[in-house]
Amino acid sequence: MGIQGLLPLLKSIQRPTELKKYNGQVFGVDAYGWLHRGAVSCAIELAQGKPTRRYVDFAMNRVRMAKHFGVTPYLVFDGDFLPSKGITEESRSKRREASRKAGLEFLKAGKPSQAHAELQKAIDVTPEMARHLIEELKKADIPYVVAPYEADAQLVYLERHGHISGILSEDSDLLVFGAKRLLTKLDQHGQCVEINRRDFCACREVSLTGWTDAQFRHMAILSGCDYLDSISGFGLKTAHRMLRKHKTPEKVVRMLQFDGKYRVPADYLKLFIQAEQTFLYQWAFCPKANELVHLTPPPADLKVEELPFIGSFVEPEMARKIAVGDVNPITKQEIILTSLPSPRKRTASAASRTMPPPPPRMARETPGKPIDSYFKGHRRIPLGEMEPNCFSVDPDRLSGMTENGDRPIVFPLPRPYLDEDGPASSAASRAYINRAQNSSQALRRRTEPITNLLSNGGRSLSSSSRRQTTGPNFTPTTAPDSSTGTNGARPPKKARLCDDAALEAGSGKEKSKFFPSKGGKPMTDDKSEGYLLSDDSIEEALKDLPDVDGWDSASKGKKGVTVYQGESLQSHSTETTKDDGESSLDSSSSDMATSQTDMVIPDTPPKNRLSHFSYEPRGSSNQPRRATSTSRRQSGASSTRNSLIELTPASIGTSTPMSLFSERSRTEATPATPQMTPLERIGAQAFTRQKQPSTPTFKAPRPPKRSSLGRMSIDSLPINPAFEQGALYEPGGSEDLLVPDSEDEEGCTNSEKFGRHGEKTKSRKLNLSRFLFA
DNA sequence: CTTACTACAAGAT
DNA sequence: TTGTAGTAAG
Repeated sequence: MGIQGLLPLLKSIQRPTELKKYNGQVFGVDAYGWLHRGAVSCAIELAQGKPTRRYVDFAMNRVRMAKHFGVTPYLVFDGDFLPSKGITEESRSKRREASRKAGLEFLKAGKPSQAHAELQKAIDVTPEMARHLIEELKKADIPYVVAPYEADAQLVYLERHGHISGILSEDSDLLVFGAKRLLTKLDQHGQCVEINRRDFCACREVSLTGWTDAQFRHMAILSGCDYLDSISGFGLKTAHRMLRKHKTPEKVVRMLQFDGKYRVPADYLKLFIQAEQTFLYQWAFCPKANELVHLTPPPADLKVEELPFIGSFVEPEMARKIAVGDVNPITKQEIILTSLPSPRKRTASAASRTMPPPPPRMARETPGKPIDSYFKGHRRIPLGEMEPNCFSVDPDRLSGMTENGDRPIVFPLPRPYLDEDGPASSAASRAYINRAQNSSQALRRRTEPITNLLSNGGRSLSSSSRRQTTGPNFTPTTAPDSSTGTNGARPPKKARLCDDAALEAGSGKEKSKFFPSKGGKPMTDDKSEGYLLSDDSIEEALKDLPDVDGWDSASKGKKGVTVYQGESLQSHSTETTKDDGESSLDSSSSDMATSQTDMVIPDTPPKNRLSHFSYEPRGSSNQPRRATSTSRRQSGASSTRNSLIELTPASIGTSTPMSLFSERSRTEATPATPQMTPLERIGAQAFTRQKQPSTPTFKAPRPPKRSSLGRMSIDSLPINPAFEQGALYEPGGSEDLLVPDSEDEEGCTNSEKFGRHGEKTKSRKLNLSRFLFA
């Protein structure tokens, strides 16, 4: 199953999104996923050999969902097994058979739930099942193709050649194949997570700055993948480290074998190379040429014939038949369609095809939804089949949720490359609803929704017009192109975004965090931030408090910033092998920041010298470094503290004890911000991000009551792609890796921060005052 | 001795 | 998918 731990490793660059943001685009879909999930819903029937088409219905529901959101799914089916996977597949099928038997036993024993659980493991997605789905796809004019071998390679090929603009799949292998944009974790509401190759440089878990696709691939393969068994005890992190140190996998392998810490097979290097070649040169079907091609053209001096493990060539004629689904890709025999239960006259498919394009934005009206979808749920069906209902509910859900507080709303940061996101993206992204909620939700819930709705509504209406799928006469080979063309047609609103951004920027509120949001949801449970969110004991909180003062005073000094710089640098060096480029960059940005720090620092209430009363157990002067040298946890705490500091003054007002914290910021006022040039701003942002976790964003807008919070955050959202881009792509972008303190701030979305900090603030506030006045 | 990473197991959806 | 245990390294 893909690469173990790869997704967690990339957690920080996973951005929550919604399918509707990709309105007008064609997305490759790993059909296996949908088929399999559909099959789960009818695992018993399948195991018993009873005819069922429930899995087809499930998959088609997903298709309709995609179309509903204006996304054209381009389904890609798996083909033959690669020789590399032969053994694996064999053992799998044995296991499946065992599960099937066990499951049927349970069934006989009258334990349906256990039977189902067991039978789920027995599910095998066969070419015949795929064929049944294909029949539906044909009816619905949905593009599809059966890959000669692995769908992964085929998908990446399609993406690479512009047939699709992204890939929808749960398989992390796609990233190793070289997928540029991967959507995962798609749920029935159309919410999903985007992983973009371009964000790799911003990965916090591990520094991928400057890493090439090849290096990334090496890391993944070394840690163990489908084509190469993992070395026990050797995972992604170690692979990453080793690669960083030794650069080439050859050297890494040599080192591994040299110091026998790990049990490495003698021919491991050979196997590694084969695995990589499989990733690189695997066969795919080119819809244009109508024949097999290599995912990546092999170098001239490489004899493909000597790479049996990448699959064998298939004659174009046969390949084409396989691609359209006429021939079983494994047996190469024509697939005889067995009749399935009644297609259940669903005018639905026809209806969905012809129906007017649903408003891309919010499904406030559900005309497009097949009527029978409403009834589906009434059958005793697995939840999966009830999806259609979810679409229509979406709008309601959105408003309901946000207002009720079930779900938190997060504001994902705009991506530098918003280009493809299209117009709706900015608003949509802000409206993103985060499922995983931490305790802070209640605070912002109330306010945000309204704004969201407003912004959404206005925009959505306009864009609803365009939705189109491939022509009726679609054939696998032709469809892709036509649909691709569709993509480009989307109305460009980029300019508008820029304008907005500029305006906002000009407002003087420097809200933009220019780091890619770690999506609220993922973030919330992100381990690395656990210390921020966790309900740390009061003692702990208290323990950290003293530092606040220290920090404060330190920063008070004209060079508060400098302190942080030192810190960042320090962590830098500690971070083992840091690239020179990064280091230099870091320092340069720091310099820049130094001069502009004041601009970034927000206004704060008049200084309140209460700070003198505060307890300062530790020397108040050297705190920043302390954080670095100490454990991660501490640093995290400090960052929280920092943000707290900034937040509180504004919200509480000058009278509160908390205002003592504002002293520092007050000193270095804000006036400059508005006048900054974009360039300056970038620099300042970068700098701020690093040294000063909390951005002015919150402070200014933040009212005493939470009521207007949401709104503020929205307004303050950074939207200028240009700025963001510059900053993000800067190699320094990933510098943050090195600065623990900045982590949460950078990664967080505004709302997230709000929520979190708000919550945290509260507790801390209490502690603090208690502490101060005790 | 402490931290980090893997690997393993159990809960949740 | 998250939490825990074992193990290795600093």
